[in-house]
Amino acid sequence: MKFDVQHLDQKWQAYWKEHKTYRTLNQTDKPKYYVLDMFPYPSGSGLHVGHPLGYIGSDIVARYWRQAGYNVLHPMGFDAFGLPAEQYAIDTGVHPSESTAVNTARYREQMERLGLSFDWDRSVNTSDPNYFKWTQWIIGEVFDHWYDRTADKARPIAELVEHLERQGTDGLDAAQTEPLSLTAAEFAEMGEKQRSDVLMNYRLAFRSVSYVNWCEALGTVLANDEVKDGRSERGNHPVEQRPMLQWSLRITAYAERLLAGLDEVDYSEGLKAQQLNWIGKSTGALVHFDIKGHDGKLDIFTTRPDTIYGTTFMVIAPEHDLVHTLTTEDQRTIIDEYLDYVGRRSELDRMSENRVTGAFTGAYAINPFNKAEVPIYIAEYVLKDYGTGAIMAVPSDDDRDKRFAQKFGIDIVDVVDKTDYPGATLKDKVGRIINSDFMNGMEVPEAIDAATERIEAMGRGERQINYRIRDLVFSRQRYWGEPWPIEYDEQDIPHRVPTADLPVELPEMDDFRAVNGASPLERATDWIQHGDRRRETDTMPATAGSNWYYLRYMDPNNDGAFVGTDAVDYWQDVDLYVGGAEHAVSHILYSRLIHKFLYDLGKVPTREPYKKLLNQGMIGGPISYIHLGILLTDDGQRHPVWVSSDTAEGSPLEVPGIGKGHLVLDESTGRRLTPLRFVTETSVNNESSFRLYHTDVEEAQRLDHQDAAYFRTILQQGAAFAWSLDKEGRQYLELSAEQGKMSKRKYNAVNPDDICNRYGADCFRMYEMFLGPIDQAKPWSVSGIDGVYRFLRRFWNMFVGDGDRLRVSDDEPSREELKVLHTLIKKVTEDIEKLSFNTCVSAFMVASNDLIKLKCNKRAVLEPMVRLIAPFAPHLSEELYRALGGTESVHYAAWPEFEERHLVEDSITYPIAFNGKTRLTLDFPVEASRQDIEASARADAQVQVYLEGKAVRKVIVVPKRMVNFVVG
RNA sequence: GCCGCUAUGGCGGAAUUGGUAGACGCGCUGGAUUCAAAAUCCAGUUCCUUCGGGAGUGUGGGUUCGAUUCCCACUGGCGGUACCA
Repeated sequence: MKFDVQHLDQKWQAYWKEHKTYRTLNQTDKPKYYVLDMFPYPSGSGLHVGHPLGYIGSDIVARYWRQAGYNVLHPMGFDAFGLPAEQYAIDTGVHPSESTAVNTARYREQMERLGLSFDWDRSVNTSDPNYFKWTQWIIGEVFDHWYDRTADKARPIAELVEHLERQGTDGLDAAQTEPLSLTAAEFAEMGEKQRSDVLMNYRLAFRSVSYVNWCEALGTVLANDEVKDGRSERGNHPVEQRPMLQWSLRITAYAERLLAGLDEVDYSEGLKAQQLNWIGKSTGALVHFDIKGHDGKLDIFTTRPDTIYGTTFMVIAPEHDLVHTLTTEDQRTIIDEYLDYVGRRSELDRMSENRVTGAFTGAYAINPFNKAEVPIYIAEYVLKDYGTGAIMAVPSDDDRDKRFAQKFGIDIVDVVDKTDYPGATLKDKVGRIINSDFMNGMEVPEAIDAATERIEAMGRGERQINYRIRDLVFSRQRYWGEPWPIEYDEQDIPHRVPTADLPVELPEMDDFRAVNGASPLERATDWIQHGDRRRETDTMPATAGSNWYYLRYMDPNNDGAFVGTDAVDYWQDVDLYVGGAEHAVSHILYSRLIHKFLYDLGKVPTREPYKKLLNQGMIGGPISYIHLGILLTDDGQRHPVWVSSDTAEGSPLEVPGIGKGHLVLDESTGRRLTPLRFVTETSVNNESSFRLYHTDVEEAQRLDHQDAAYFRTILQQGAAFAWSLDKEGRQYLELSAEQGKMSKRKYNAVNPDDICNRYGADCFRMYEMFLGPIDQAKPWSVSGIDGVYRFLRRFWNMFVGDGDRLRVSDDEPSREELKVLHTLIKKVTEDIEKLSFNTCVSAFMVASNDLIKLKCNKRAVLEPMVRLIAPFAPHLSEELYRALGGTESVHYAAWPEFEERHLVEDSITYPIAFNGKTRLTLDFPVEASRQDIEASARADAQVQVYLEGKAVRKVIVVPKRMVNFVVG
């Protein structure tokens, strides 16, 4: 048997595939363990070395629990609907389903190359009709339910209809779009269409006009998390707010439960904080202000009712319904101008400038407490969608209100005395109330309660809780997504497509462009007309399929339900969920929402989908640049020349083929991206250095792939190279480099296949784990991978001697050898459970180093080591395990058991410190008492040297730990 | 601005409830082997040093016999979020 990693990888990967080694069954008496990876979107650029970090970690965990005797579910699939495939289709004419199939196959190949123990028989693909049939079914269920706040759960729409027929909205506490008040009689008189509109106000999947993030360039609506800094995350196009008729999911109904659920799960504090933030709960009061000369009231939400006496003006959002009613004749021009200005402002303008703007409506509100008349303004800093879209402005106690008041010359009345709280900002809810009648002298929290009670007693409002989270816009005017399972009748009443008619498949099309915000599906007229009904043409966002996929893996081929009851009762929930931190908020939150909805329906047994969450760190790579300068030759000619990054302006240069001159850097010079594959990373004077070698330039001229083609066009921009020579006499240019996220566009993605082909999958797996804690971001660097490779070979050589023959003996292991083994078992077992994989790799190295020193070749020690390393190095361990006589796969071989007795020592080495500084160590028997240790230590000759001429004030002895002499 | 994470040799990183800081690996230095190189093996490698020792875990303070670990204040880096009333 030879240490030939390529051969071992191929041999065992083929074996596992053929024998379906990783197939998981639902019928078993073993306990379950469910390890899930966030499934990838199969992009055209394939996997880079950043992706597998999480996959390897979860694979180790899966293999560990499998060996520990659990029935492990460890599946992988594809989040295959999405914009890039559609954009690619628009650009190239290749149908999204074709490019998706190609990319999916490539991803799977790459994952198989890593030796990941996925059960591919359970793989899912969100764009597969057999899958999205159930995505549509779930959304149909959401459409068919409303949220009963009294029962605190979703209930069928039919039960709402019964309630409305029986008693109207009386006694109804439901999550809703607009507050509605109806009697049973009124409801009874309604026609079908009117009733449908009423129900739409309550449905958990509902259609309404909402302000959405409209992206003109992509021709679609984007979710909040798809927008970054006022531009689309994908493609970086401008985004504006636009009112549109859209389908939404009523996530706000679940806000409180999504918050409460965070206490049940094992997520990092940081992640919980992000979710908390996103939901953004704030407690305050809804207050009605009368409007001078109007019948209507102005409702505002405030978290600081205690400051109501400091209200010197009101602000309503420019989009507020009352703007036109309130505006007086003489202010109309000013208001119209302002509205016009706001309409022209994009989200990006608003955020980047952050200036104080607004306009006076001419109307006045009346403060319910002191009857003061306060002017009503409109201003863009008040948002239509938060609270009531109107505020009472208290410039003395709010930064934005203060800036506004200063700009518009409005009075400021102090109502909170903060002198007792030095350093407190206006945001802190502390201080003593002044100038506020009955609240004077109260501390802020007390005053908030008092004011709220008074407001309620006066019938002027009520206690209210507000959430920052918005309902989830769930419509996309795009092709490559699940069609909404909705059809409209001739009265334009939406109906759910019956389960028997699912899935609603996409029509065949060859032009996927959206025009003027209309879905490309609008052009599929044959498809739209379905009998006497008209199909909905909006599709769902990418998050639709990924919200519930963890359930489908439990029972992927069930065609009678999204998941079978038996399957979900057995698998319950995900024990460990591993994925990138970029999905920490939206994806997790949305799938928690769907899970809670399904829980209300009694379809899943647990309240939360993911018990424990691990966010792997991002792996960055060097982005390197080659520098272009101008060679000004002695004859006055200018030649663009490639130079080292450290070549200074004015340096004399002699370039072969051009001649002598000196370097000029001007605006036409600069740096050009250099594909990482042509860059050599070396270490010079302990500093990392990136070089472009002459041989690599030659290679770039020869090679026939995208990076090389790009690089050739770049290199044509320079006439010649001002090479430097290294120690070996090879020509090179020094490059500059910075760290950045791996991406195809930056030409710095490293393909895991390349590493596996060179070092083997086991080495790649262990090296990625060895880089550091899995949850921390780190730069990719191959320096160090040789160390892991050397370790694996040394490990192998413990088993296999000269002549490639097994050299394991059946002799009794020594005490020392057993101690090494059991130290390792303890460490690896504990660290896998802590998800500390880097320290496991170190522990294997330490144990091997120790055993090699002991010249150990005992089966009783080495065989358990093979079982221990199996999760990390599945190929090599499988080979060794079979060679040692194992008949079934090592990946089902029992996890070695730790025995404390092998770690028991006769004596313990104590550090001896003087005033906390360790000076020497001494050995004492394990059972030595505090007194014995102190006496023997004092008697020690070396100790006496340190104690000479000093008074011992105190001796600290911690048995089994250390001794400290306090001297003075 | 707010929230979260983070800071340890030339580098990646390790260190149990506060108890020998720098495990393990890379790199580097020296040696063995070799015609030579690669590979492999052995030894050394935090810094300073007058070779006695001294300093040292982003900075400044504190608690403690003892602090990388706990507390307070600050600084840098990364991520999230953004006029949220």
